[in-house]
Amino acid sequence: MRVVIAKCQVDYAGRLTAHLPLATRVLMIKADGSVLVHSDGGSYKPLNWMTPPCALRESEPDEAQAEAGFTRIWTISQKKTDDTLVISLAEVYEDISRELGTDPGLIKDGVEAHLQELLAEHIETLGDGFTTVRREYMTAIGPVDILARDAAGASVAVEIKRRGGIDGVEQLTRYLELMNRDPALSPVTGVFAAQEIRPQARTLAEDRGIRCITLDYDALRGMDDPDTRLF
Amino acid sequence: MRVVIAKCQVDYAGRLTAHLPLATRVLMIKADGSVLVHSDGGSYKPLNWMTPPCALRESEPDEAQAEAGFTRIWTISQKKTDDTLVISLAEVYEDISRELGTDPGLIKDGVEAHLQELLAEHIETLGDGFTTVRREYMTAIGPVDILARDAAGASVAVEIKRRGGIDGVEQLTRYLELMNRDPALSPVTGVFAAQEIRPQARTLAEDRGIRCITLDYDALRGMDDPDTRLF
DNA sequence: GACTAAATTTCGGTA
DNA sequence: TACCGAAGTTTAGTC
Repeated sequence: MRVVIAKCQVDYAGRLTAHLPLATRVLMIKADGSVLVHSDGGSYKPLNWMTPPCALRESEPDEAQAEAGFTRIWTISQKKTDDTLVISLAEVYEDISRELGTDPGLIKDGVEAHLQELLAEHIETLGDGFTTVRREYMTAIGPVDILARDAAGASVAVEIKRRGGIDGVEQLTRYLELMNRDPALSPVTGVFAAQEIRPQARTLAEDRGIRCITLDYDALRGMDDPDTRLF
Repeated sequence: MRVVIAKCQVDYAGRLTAHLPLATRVLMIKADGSVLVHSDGGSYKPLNWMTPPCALRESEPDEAQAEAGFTRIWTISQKKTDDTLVISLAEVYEDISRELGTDPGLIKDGVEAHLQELLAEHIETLGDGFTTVRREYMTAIGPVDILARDAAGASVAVEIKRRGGIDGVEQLTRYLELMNRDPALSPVTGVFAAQEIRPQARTLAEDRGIRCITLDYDALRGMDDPDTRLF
């Protein structure tokens, strides 16, 4: 890992063309040769970058570049595509290097998979008498998040999202269409469950006879033993 | 901007729960208080982070933390949500700070908007006698990329994507369904245009009577004046 | 390897 | 400001 703070200009040519005028920025060069150009704002996304596998070549500026005040030129080339990132350095304020070693990696808990698990356990949230048949019920076009039955024994397909958008409704619609062709399951009704459902998605869903449920993650989790899920 | 290289442990609690075991990493603290935790691999996405607006509080370790070998504790809190990121520092190898100033920002060229512009200008690519009616033709459920007419004067809705997947076909299908209810436009046929169309998306589109066109960005650009689009 | 769906997505535009 | 869709999306999982 090498971190450089420098006044620089950046030019990218590849899937698109992009240009960054001369300014002071942070340049991060990772062990695999990938490069990140960060400014002092925005969120985690760099202003510009090069994804591995790639190679960095450091060279002297040509006459015109030296004239323009550049002291070093970095050319980063992608090995598979022919994307290139050219960083023209005018002034280097910091330049530090350190061996970091491989990272043990991130441990996550609480994403969609967990939400699905919780709802499957507490499917009565959808209504009295509801029972879970299977999570990740496989169909020809992909897995339905939860297949349940209502109090009357009719099939219910549940699609779970953290944020419910139109695409999620489309996804559930495709499943319902297919499952309703299966005499063993038909009639199948749909439930669109999400922590947050966007208005247009709700409108589309209800227009198609799909019920919308807003999930309260903390409430669902609260039904669990409180001493689980600690590191 | 402050950059720290340190052996640390990271814990995040907020929209999800995440944990990073003790290892050497790069910590970037931006002027707005946001924090990025990077390892020496992966691509541009940090292992963990906190988005602005947020505040960093540096404190002494308590007895148990000191026992575990931690020398400093950073607590970063989101100001709107109650997300928190706790970085426990065991050993600090580098700690540099520098004023960067506001960045002039990125100049882009060559994304979907440009592809749309080029195709609208050279709509005859779709067939002899085609004419462009409007770009971003507004419907009740959103804008259609290009509304055109074929040689016979019939309406054609064009959806443009860089990479054509199933969701793009669904999007165009929704527009077609709606537009075909309008007597002033009906019948409307669909064209799915992309630089790359995935086989399953092509199958779905053609099954629905939507024509698929693969766009050649360079060829379309070549029809333009060659001396445009330079910085 | 190809493809689908999720993401602590982020980012930009528009109503 | 909320919402919707694109992104050099990236990433993870499945077929």
